[in-house]
Amino acid sequence: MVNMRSVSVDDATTRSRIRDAAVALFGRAGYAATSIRTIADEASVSAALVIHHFGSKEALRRECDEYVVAEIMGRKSELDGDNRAISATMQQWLSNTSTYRTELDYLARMILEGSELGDELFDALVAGTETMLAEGVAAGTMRASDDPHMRAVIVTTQSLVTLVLERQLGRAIGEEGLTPAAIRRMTLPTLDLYTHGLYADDTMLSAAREALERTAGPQSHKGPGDPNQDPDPPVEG
Amino acid sequence: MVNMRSVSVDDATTRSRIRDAAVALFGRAGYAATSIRTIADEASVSAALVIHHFGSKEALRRECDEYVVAEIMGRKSELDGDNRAISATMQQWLSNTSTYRTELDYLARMILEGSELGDELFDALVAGTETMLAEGVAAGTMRASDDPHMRAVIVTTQSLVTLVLERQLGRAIGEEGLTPAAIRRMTLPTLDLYTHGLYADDTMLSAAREALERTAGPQSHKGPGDPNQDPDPPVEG
DNA sequence: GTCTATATAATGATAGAC
DNA sequence: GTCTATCATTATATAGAC
Repeated sequence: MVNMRSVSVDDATTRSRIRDAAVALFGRAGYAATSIRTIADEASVSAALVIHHFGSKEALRRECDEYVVAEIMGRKSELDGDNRAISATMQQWLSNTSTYRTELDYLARMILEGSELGDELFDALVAGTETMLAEGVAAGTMRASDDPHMRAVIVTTQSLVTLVLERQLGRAIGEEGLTPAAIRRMTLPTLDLYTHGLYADDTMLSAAREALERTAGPQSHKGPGDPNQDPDPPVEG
Repeated sequence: MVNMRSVSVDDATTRSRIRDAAVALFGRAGYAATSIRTIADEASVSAALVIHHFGSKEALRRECDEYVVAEIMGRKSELDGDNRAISATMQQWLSNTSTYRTELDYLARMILEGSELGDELFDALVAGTETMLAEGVAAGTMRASDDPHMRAVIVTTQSLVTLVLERQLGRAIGEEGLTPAAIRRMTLPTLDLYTHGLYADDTMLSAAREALERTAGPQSHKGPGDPNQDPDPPVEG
């Protein structure tokens, strides 16, 4: 299997060079902030050639989406089958940020900017996570949950935070983004959180459970004047 | 005190209407994807007037940044003093997403797009979180940590994920973004995670600790050919 | 303060030569 | 396939009337 990277032999056409440049630039600066001319320069071609090959900027973006998704799928099936494969590849990419930086940046943009494929990818990641959590519960290595789907969503998003907040995360610990050193520093505290939790006892959890049961019982009356105070979110921001 | 919202009486000038429109649009679509004309239309003025009042699009952005930050600070001090106040306001905003949707959207953009003030705000949130965690530990309601700062960074980013991945989070549970219902559904699983953790025992944590000690001992040799496999990140994506 | 009109630059996209 | 030249549109920003 070994490392199916972008630049394989028959993939070094001009067309793919343009696509690679687009992936890199869209990932770094976002779609709206990246112009076709910038992409053309990065690929050392004319702007007209970019259009000639892809038709439009939007079509180029779609093709970049498809390419990166195909890469994370290992070029196997569509975005549907075995979602554990996606989660596994994602895990591998996150363990090797220096190699997969471009792809990871692009994925973050895809999920943030809400392209169609980005949404599908996110759902696939949640599904893969949910499967892996269920297996962990079955194997006895993970705790059961009252709401397995929601827990999978939360775990997935909290994994993705390392991608989408990469810059802040790095800055906060004096690194430039998601460097190996930054990941190293994060590993133990994160695992500790996922192993022992944050709270010393069940006080907060029980209080929240009670509060929810109170408002869920009388079916939270939403009168006018916006009195709908949502339940407290856990911890603060 | 009560609800210091944007539209107080002496704040209903044309200038502030433009600023409010800019905050709303920048927050919804991002800076690059929002044009001055769109802002002008939203505020029912000419594009020239926007420039007349603010000088440039970039200056307008800065003023929006400052305005939203001032709002979350309760218009008190600069971004430095009591960081618990910021975290507390943030908590209140997150408990009332319908009221503070605009501000929350803008904050997410600020932190994501990495404006100068966005970075400062993020740091302040981390500091506020770190203080609150330390107090929790002192009070015995929270577990101690080997790396309090890193834990604060992680908890902060994981709180912010509800903001920056609001769309995906909502979609995944059949809501439109961060609705009260979505928050309600998230509350218990999140608190459960923060109370009991995810793993059934210390196996993963111990394994990671050992692995880190192994590579940290011989000082992870980074030879050529990119063999730098980072440590496994916790859980998957 | 607010507008219309306009300057100037950049954008996405096309035409046509080679 | 690839380029130069160019178009049409939109962008930010300015000038000047009211």
